Amino acid sequence: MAASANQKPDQTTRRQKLEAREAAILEAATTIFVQKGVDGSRMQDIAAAADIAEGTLYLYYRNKQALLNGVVGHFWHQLTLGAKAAVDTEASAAKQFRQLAEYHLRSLLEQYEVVDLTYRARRSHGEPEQQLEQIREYVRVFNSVYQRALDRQELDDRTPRWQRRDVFYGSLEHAARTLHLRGEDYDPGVVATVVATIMPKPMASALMGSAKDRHSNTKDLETRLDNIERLLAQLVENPRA
Amino acid sequence: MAASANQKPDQTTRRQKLEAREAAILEAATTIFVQKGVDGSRMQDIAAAADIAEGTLYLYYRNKQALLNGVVGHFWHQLTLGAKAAVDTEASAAKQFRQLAEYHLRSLLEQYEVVDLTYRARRSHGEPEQQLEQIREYVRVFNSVYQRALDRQELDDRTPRWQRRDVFYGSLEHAARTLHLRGEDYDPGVVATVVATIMPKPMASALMGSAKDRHSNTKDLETRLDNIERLLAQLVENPRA
DNA sequence: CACCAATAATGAACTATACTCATAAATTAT
DNA sequence: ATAATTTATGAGTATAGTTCATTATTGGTG
Repeated sequence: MAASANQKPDQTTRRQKLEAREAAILEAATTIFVQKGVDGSRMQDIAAAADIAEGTLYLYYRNKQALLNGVVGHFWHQLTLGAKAAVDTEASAAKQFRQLAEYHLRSLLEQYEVVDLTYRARRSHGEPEQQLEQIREYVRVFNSVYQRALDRQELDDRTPRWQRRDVFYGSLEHAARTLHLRGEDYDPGVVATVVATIMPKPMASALMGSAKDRHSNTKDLETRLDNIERLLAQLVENPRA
Repeated sequence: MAASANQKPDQTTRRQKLEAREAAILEAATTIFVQKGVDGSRMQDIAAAADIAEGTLYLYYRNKQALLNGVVGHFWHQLTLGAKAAVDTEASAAKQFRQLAEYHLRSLLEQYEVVDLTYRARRSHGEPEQQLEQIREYVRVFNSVYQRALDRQELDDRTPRWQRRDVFYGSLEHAARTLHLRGEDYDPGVVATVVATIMPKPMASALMGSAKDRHSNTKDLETRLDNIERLLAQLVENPRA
């Protein structure tokens, strides 16, 4: 056929064909891995599900472990896109954290089996335990929310960032496990707890205004009482902010 | 009965021999698994390390997965013993949590590779994801500290126990991973952060406490305002956890 | 259009290893 | 001492990951 003459109407250039195949492999592998677990999945079956020969798999992924890494990496990459979309960079820091936490917890619950594959992918073999690049990419979403919060002084920096990050992700991860084990759904209370934990001072610092200058005079105390009254009014009028 | 005329001097009754063998197997398997990873460990090698024939392994553990479960289960059982010893049931709730957190984090760091095997043991094959009994046993240590704290009213019950538990273990687990990845040692700051997170109580109790003695000087008023502000901030931020 | 070089796909063959099982050894009971 | 039962053995089997010689497809070129 006159290959160079024109692009075929059914867009099957070499490049596109390869990409389509890769996507098919990833999809098939994800399905099978989730269904039967890593050990229960045979390369044979994955190849069949992707409609290719067994040997072809190895042109795309060096071995089973690499395929698993591909599946997990792809998952976290997609998660990153979703997370970025879920966070409103204009909103308050607390709200951004809430959005991220909600998205994260929901995703963990909805795709629990895929997340579970992550543990299996983490340690390739004897290698010095390297994280998947896509997971680091995902964590960067948290980092930028955090940075914005710092820049806008909506968050104090008394606790190191990595500690707050570990609390954030660790708590949500465990919560997802608990909820999943109990067969329960998404729980907004968890998000509230975690966000409150991450940002213990946002209101306090905003409220106290100048916690630094600690000379107490009557004027200061009055100002602070005013603030409290405003907050109380806010709570009474709008219990569910 | 009749055979039990005397215990043989070199304590090798049938029972003891079997138990010694089982211990040897567990120890050998732990070493090899940690050294080479689950997939890199051959039953052959484990048997050799335990000084038995390959077939004998299968008299003690149905298959490789069961052996892994045995290794991991034994580890968590030992951890439970250590945790119970590390907690002083007479101390304050905060101190008990601190002791438990410190012990937990230290153990995770010191035996990181064994802990890592846990992820591999969790899901046996297609079974509905059952936790290891020994892990549930371990968690009971937390539960009893928690219960004592409630009984003595050193902890409010506004946040469900399981959420606090997930924050506790989840945060420590992630922190251990972070510290391990960075090649760093035990960090007391993490324990402080996590315990402070678990017990946000001090301000509330301080509030109640100060309500009793009502001599008004500026200092007291200031303290009380601090407490009120923080409580309000929590309320506004987290209306109904 | 025909030919060629390069790339991609195939599946039978190879290999490694978890697991089995017929046989043997050790232990206990009679 | 002998039988019965339990425990140990390791060569053999089956299964599944990986390789590779062979074949097919693709894209360019005279």
